[in-house]
Amino acid sequence: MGRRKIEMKMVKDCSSRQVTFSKRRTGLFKKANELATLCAAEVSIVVFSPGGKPFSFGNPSVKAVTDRFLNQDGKMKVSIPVHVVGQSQREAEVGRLSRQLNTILKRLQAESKREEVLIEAIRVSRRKLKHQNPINELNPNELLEMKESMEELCENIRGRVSEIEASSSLLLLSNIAVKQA
Amino acid sequence: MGRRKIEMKMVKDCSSRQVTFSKRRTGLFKKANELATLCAAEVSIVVFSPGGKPFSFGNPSVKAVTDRFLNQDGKMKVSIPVHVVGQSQREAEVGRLSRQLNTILKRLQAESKREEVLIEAIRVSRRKLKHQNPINELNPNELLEMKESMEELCENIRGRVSEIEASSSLLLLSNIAVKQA
DNA sequence: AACTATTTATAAGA
DNA sequence: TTCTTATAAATAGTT
Repeated sequence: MGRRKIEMKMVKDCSSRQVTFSKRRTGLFKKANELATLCAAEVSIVVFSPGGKPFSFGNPSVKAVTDRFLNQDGKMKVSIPVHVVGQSQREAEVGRLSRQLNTILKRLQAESKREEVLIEAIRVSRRKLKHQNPINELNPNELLEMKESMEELCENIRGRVSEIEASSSLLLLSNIAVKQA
Repeated sequence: MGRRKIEMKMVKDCSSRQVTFSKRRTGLFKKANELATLCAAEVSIVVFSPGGKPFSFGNPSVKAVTDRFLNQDGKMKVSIPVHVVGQSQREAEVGRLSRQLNTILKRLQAESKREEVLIEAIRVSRRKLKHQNPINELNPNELLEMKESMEELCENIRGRVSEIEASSSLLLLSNIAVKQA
């Protein structure tokens, strides 16, 4: 778009690529904002530049979108009674897969609840950090509090790693099961 | 853009809004793809339609983006040049810690944004599962789709594990630094 | 950064 | 929905 049509390949010249990235990122975010404004849609974008720097866009905000999900998820019920649905072998197989998937869904539901608790804990920690005064003005006691906040955050995150690892293993296993079927 | 210039306000007519959303979402994703292709950038987008339906875009994939984070985090350096800010030894130390914590806070903020996007991605996948018909009524093709949804969810979760591991390591390091002070 | 010649996206209409 | 088309907007190359 512009003086010449360009090939849809990576721009080789590093400097040009940076310029293109900057221009197009601006354009992308503008489009995202228009989509959100015109359509009452919620949009969240994260981009990493070729140099690895992160950029993000959110409307109305990433948090608002997330809260919306939270409320919906709170009402979520995934318990589905399993009944055999057919006579043929194929139908039986579908029934077997259905049971597997129901089991996995239940695990997923359980995982979701734990995860939300952890997400909330992280938010709390994050808020504590956010509301601190500019750090350069902290006195030693405040630095100590800061350190404790970070330790708390750290523990929450580490706890989550374990949980997510466990549940992702479960999901992997179930995916393998479905593939085999 | 088109036959007429339009005001940047929410399109009132519900039907037109749906059409506009559909067209512009397509355009936004196309732009995102171009940005990724031309600039070797990594892009992740989540959009909710006015009706609340989730749409997402990722290039090269959410997992790939996350893996890249890991590598970057591996190169992350917490070494901060030390400048003396006061006369006493204690003031100098506080200054040093302040700079460390400022740096870490910036990283934490950046990480938070990324993390929220990933949380959203998980919610999107979760929602896909939620909106499926009762599982017992799925045919084999639908089961295949279901499996793919789960694989996607699995990737999101696994990607997040990596990211959280990296950031928690970083936080651990900084906590150690604070403790020593 | 700013400037345009072009290409691209898209609003309205079919 | 999908296509067409007139026009607005984005942007590649340039200064």
